[in-house]
Amino acid sequence: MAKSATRTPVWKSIAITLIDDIAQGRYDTGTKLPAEAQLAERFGVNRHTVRRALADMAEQGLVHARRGAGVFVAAKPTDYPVGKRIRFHQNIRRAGRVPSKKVLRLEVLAADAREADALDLEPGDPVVVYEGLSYADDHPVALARTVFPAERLPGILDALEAHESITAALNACGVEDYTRRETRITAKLATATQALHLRTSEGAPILRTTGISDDANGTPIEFGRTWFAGDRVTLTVGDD
Amino acid sequence: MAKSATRTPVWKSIAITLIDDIAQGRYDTGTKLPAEAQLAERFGVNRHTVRRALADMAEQGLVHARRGAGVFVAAKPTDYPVGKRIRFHQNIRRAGRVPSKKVLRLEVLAADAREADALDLEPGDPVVVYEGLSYADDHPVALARTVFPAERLPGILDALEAHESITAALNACGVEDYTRRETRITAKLATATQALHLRTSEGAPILRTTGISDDANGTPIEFGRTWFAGDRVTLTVGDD
DNA sequence: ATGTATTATTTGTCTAGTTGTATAGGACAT
DNA sequence: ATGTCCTATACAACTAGACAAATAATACAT
Repeated sequence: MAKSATRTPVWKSIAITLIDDIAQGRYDTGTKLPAEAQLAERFGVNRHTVRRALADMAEQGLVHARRGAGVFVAAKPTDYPVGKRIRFHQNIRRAGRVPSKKVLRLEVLAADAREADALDLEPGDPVVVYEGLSYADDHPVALARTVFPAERLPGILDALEAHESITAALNACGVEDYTRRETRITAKLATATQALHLRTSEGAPILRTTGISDDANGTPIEFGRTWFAGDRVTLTVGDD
Repeated sequence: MAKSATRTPVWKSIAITLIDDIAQGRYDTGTKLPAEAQLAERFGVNRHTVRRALADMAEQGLVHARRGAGVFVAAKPTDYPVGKRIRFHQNIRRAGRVPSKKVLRLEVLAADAREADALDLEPGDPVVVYEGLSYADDHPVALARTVFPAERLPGILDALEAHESITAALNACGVEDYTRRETRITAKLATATQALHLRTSEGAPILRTTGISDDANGTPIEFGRTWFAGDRVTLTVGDD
């Protein structure tokens, strides 16, 4: 019976309601919102109207949708220091969060030209490829692909399997210390799979760092690329 | 607003990545790929999405799944030498595969301007048009359209019908040897029918070669165009 | 040593639910 | 007339979980 003066569109009022629900803590970060169909029923509108509201919220970076899975409340931003000594667990803990990791891939493969060049190997030499996801408070922060020279670090495969931290694994292989020789930072757009891992959307801005680490003797022992969700992570350089 | 995902389906990009891994030699022929569950983790998708990618690769003949055992690399992209002496059966056999062919078309027609020019004929002169599919291990490798000068090669029609190999058919017509005068290579996108024959998808990259072969006297005896599935074949030029 | 259960792993198949996209149309304000 | 808002429907793409079937690895009895 409302006169429907069209002051504010229905979708906008739905978005405001949902944003308030999130602000009130009714939906915690990282949790799934009710399905679009359920929200449509709750507000008594068509599903597309709910989608319009969710699209607005997604544009603001408040939520993120995963096809087939649901719509999730986005995570809070994180500061990540980049310097000579990059230690993920330390970095996250310093920010008052709980770090964790997940191994996505751990294989011995043949080095390609770029990897061989960085690690001072011949193309085709065996390298251990490690791909993993880093979490802060169970929210994905970084996607990393790291390559180690297999012959220079005997036992590195087992060590990486056994230890949570890369630092610990390298220690077990006799590398007491290692430092970043150089780190390069560029901006990219998320590919489909990167977006899935980092819980952002394809085409979203991504910070990519490329780095080489040496052991105490200056021998390269690690070549890695890391992708950060650009709108959720701030890289900081300076105090270390 | 970032353009939404689904420009290319996720499963397709996964297939492309895995095909590239195989092409780069990171997964050798005959070896087992990581389990579907592991690949799903690595790419951050559901197992069914990986299965979709693997199904696509299996259709192309690149992998082969054995229930309970795993998914195995069936074939590496084929190296196909391009040079003075192009012999399909030899080329495939040299790669350790079993060659076979299928005739799609075999007719006597009047030469068009381009064919006449290439074969040093007059437009309208009779030519034998041969269109066929070439297989390696029962997987399509190349789609070819070859034109022969009918009057210069009496009996070529019957010979092509009788013999599997073009070389054998030409031998039967008194051509003991023939060499490529020139080969031109370009990249195209697969049309629907080409994709169907080569068991790839429409719009996939296609290598097209155009060539003229001469007999020992330097007389042109064959004008042909061949289409290769770009992601399954590597043309090599050089040692011959 | 050899054969045999047993267990774990892996692919195949099925059902159900969710988001993404495309199309079509009605109501309404400017 | 034109554009915005909303409804309605259908299908594609992806997730999620469960179970069956085939295989491989392991332990164990003989």
